[in-house]
Amino acid sequence: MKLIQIYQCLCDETRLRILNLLRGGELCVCHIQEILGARQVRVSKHLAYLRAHGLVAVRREANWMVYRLPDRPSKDLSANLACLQDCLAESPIFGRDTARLRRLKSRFEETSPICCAKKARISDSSRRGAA
Amino acid sequence: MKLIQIYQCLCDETRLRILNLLRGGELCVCHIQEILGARQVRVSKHLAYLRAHGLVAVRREANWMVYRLPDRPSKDLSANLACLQDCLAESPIFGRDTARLRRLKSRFEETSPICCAKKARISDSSRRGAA
DNA sequence: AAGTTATATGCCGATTGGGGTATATACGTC
DNA sequence: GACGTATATACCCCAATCGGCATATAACTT
Repeated sequence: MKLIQIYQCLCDETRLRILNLLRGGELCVCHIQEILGARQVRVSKHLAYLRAHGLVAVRREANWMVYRLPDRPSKDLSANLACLQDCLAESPIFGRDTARLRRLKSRFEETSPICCAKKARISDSSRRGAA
Repeated sequence: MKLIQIYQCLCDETRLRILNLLRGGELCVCHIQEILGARQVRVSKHLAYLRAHGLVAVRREANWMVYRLPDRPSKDLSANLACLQDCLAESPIFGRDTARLRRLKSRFEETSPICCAKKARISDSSRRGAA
């Protein structure tokens, strides 16, 4: 029952916040970390959990692991993410996260979704391996 | 975060099956038990869990506890139950449960939602206490 | 009151979840 | 190769979950 795996992922606030952030596009771990204000281990573990349950996908970009929602989410997942988005619409915590995300994105908008613009440019030239 | 409580309830198959059944109207414990083919303790405990998290409501009818979905579900709950129904639409397990429910209901259709029609009539006359 | 039926609860054992610290791994730089 | 940075993993502790057995509770029956 894949559906249950989805619900298992959704019953933790940190994971909900991560999924909420990823709706805005892919993000590296340290950005998630920064926005959530959580320690690295915690974020990393929750991402591992989400990954193991098929709720997120990853690619490596130089030193960074860049997480995103699955490219072809199942019907169940799409439905539940949509439902989640709906439920979160008025939540202050999630609104704050989204606002922080926007501000953070404006810092590296034209470069890459990963941390530091300078390093991002370097990895741009080594990106041939990326999907 | 009420939403998380909802997801906590949804991440167990037995509970999903129970909620699926209750969409068809209120049911007493032993009917749920019969349809799921699960032991009494297990059903009772999951119902207690659902009750503690506000996903179901109960009333007593004579000897029986009759469970139902909340009368005024929150926006989040409604949304998720709708989403759940959608996701479950083609699931064989849940379809089988629903079929069993229909057959079982035809056995006491004009009487009461509780177990035995004969006893149901008796408790009908003592129903003044019910909400 | 004693017996029966329907349901809930206490306790146990096994498993999972979540947070933390410390450490490993992977990659890039020098 | 030595070092730094980003991320993952191993291990520990504690709390929650799930299933089962045994028992309690509540209502009805006689």
